[in-house]
Amino acid sequence: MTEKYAPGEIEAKWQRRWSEGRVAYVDTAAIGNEFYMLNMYPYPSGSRLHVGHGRNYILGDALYRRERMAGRKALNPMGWDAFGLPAENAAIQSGIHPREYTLANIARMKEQLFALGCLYDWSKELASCDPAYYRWNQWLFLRMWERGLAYRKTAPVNWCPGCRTVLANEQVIDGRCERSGDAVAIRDLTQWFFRVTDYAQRLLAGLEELPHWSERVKTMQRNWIGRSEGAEIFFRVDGLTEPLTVFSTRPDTLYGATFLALAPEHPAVARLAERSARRAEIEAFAESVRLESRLERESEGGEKLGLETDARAVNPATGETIPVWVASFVLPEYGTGAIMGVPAHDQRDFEFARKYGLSIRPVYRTAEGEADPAAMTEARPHDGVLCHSGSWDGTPNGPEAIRVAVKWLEEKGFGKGKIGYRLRDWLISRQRYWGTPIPAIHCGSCGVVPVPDSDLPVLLPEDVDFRGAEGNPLEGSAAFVHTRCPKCGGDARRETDTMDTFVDSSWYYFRFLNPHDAEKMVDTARVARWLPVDQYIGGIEHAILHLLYARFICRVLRDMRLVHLEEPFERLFNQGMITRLNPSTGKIEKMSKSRGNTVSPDELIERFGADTVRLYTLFVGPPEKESEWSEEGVAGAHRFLNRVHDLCARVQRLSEDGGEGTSDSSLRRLTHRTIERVTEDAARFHFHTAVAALMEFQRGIVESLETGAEASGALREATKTLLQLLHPIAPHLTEEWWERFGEQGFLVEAQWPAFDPALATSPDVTLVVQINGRVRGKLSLARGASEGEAMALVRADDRIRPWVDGKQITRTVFVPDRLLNLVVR
RNA sequence: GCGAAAGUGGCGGAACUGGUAGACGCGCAGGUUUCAGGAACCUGUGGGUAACACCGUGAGGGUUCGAGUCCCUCCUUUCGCACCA
Repeated sequence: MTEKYAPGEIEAKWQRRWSEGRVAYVDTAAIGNEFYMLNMYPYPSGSRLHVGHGRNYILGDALYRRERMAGRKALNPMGWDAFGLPAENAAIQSGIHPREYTLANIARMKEQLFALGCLYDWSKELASCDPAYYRWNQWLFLRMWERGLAYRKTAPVNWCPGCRTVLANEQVIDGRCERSGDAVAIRDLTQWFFRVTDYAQRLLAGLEELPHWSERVKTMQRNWIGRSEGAEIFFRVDGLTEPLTVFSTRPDTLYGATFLALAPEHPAVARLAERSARRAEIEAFAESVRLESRLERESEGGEKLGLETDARAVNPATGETIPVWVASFVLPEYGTGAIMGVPAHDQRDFEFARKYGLSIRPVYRTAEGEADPAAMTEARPHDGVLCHSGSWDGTPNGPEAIRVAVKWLEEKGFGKGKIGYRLRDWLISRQRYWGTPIPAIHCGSCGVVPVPDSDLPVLLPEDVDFRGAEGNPLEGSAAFVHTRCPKCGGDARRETDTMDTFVDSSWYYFRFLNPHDAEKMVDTARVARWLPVDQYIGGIEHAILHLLYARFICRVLRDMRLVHLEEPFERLFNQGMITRLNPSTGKIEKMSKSRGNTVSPDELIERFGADTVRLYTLFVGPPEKESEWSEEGVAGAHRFLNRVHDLCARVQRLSEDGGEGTSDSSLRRLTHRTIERVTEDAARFHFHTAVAALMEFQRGIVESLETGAEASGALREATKTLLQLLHPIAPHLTEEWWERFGEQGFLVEAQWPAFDPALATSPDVTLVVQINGRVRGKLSLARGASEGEAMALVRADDRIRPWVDGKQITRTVFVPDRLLNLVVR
């Protein structure tokens, strides 16, 4: 029968004491502090934390506590990503003003994090909806505008009908809005952009400097940036004053280009249509493709539609006249929005050519000879040597062929080498209320004018009908919209677009060092000491959103000489989701509010205590993978904590003057083996195996206690080590017993126990005996015993001897202290 | 289609550079306690056998004294990319 403890009282007591003792407070102005750990900061749109999210914070807190015990002074701050659509949409539904709603949620989540025993330096707390924070978004925007990195243009952009706003490319997944799941439409709108494409190469190259990021995330970013080397080639088109530029990664196949194809959105399409007798037909075709949603246009098996214009282009290599088509499969945003069609060597071009009867000309010949265009059923790979390609003939496929082609193009003035990227500029304007106002003013005579620094912040007005069904709610605020032009003083209109919330979160990690600084955005000197962030913890869902934007803005600030670093996050850990059976679908799904399969930590804390919730959350599985939540498992975790409590109580009742125990005792060996295991497991965040080791340790101490084999002093030492090792996982119970054992000061500020390999090894080892590779017995013998000693024992062992007797040993494999394998015949 | 990761008891999952597969927990079975239910505690628990033998890490092959771990082929699942010129 174990003695049970009442977690509620103990936990409340220590939460209060840690808070009063400002255990997590760090003076960021002091010299010498340089460790900085960070959870990805949460959206307070949901009013409740559930254990699915909770894992993130519990893991972060366990790491923080371990670092503290290991003697590293760490800053563990918390900020609230308080602007944005989730908060605004929820506010619309509830009818409560977004500000009020968000602040209430922040307060509630703070309570929950506190109840879980999470230690944050609340003196560094920040919220993005606070003007003291978002004014620096505006300040940054103005600096970027000055540098040409923020600009306004009319472009085809993603429009989410559900969220009633435009979205960045990164927020469109498979043609659908990342948030609402609505099919995204393409609209031509005038919007604000950040010129992230200027940084494409640096963002790509920087990935090589991040050895502690997972290949998975880096691959996702590489794919997203999408670098491709090739050439721009200029085609003269009759009727156009400017030549038409296409981008190709295979300029070596230029002699095989038998047509040009333009995206329907390409500006030349309208000009070609104007000159054509079939103007209406061409315009109608282009329009119909444009109206199709991106989802339909890119869907698998989406048919390649095309229409021939009357225009003719000249292939600069062959001098031949080739047709110019408008084609649905040519995407406006990639390359130049125009391609040269090489049907012999490109599958898409091949399908298009076959469908519309365009000619096919192979320009690569293999050892088997060249393909007969009429007999081809698919595009040929680029292999063999170039043929039908004038002076390029005979060049083997490969980088050399491309070099030859680019050199020729550049010499003749027909083109130039070019590196293309898939990455588009970051569309940051949102036609929504709950965000940072973009600091720009529209003046009838001066154009678009920046708000002067002295007028910052441009405050987000509060008296706005945020439930307005149509358009941007800010447009309804006359006091906000009507203003004066800073240049000419005339009547002017304020910009009503607000910023994407990813602007807020792309620099907050700097702001934790000077959260209340009204003079400057970042504190360059402190950043130099504290950054990069040593350990970042966040979900994989931010792989190309937040983590790309943050890397971009960090570089922008570096170029402004405000920070010294190129990469903000040195180590990145992507934790997996918690899953749970969804009663309505019968499937195991990731835990989320919208699916209705959440578990509230509040109720669990009520029933079992925060330590149990923490322990089970860490024990449920490897943190980098998905883990399934189980109700029974929580009870098991609770039982373990009860056993620890019971053990502590029993050890405390022992007399205190029981002596030290001997250094070769098995308990001391177990202690040091456990220190080693837990230390290593914690270093790679594998708290689930650390817990397993601690469970074995607990049982081992109980066994020593019950057999009476150890002096009480040794039992106390072992038990205190258990408390130290368990503290990051179950801080309250361990802190309580640390005090009851008469220790001074907080356990979280005590040392992490030191591992002594000499004390972890036993004088005896178990040697496994194999016959022909199969385990036939075990021998107990002294560490370092020789093969001869082991053989002597084998011959004396009644259970092993029968396997050897009467057989010939043809070979022996001896691994000292581990294994003896006899090969017999 | 391309790329990556992963497949281990009834379940979640352990196993460092090849060296006792299944740690730890859940569940289950038996027991103690209890008026009973539950809870708690103790013991057992891969399959198989009276006990051995034997069979067991998705399937099939290979390397090795020895393979969950290394190599080849295939299957399945998850994730990412996908008309990117």
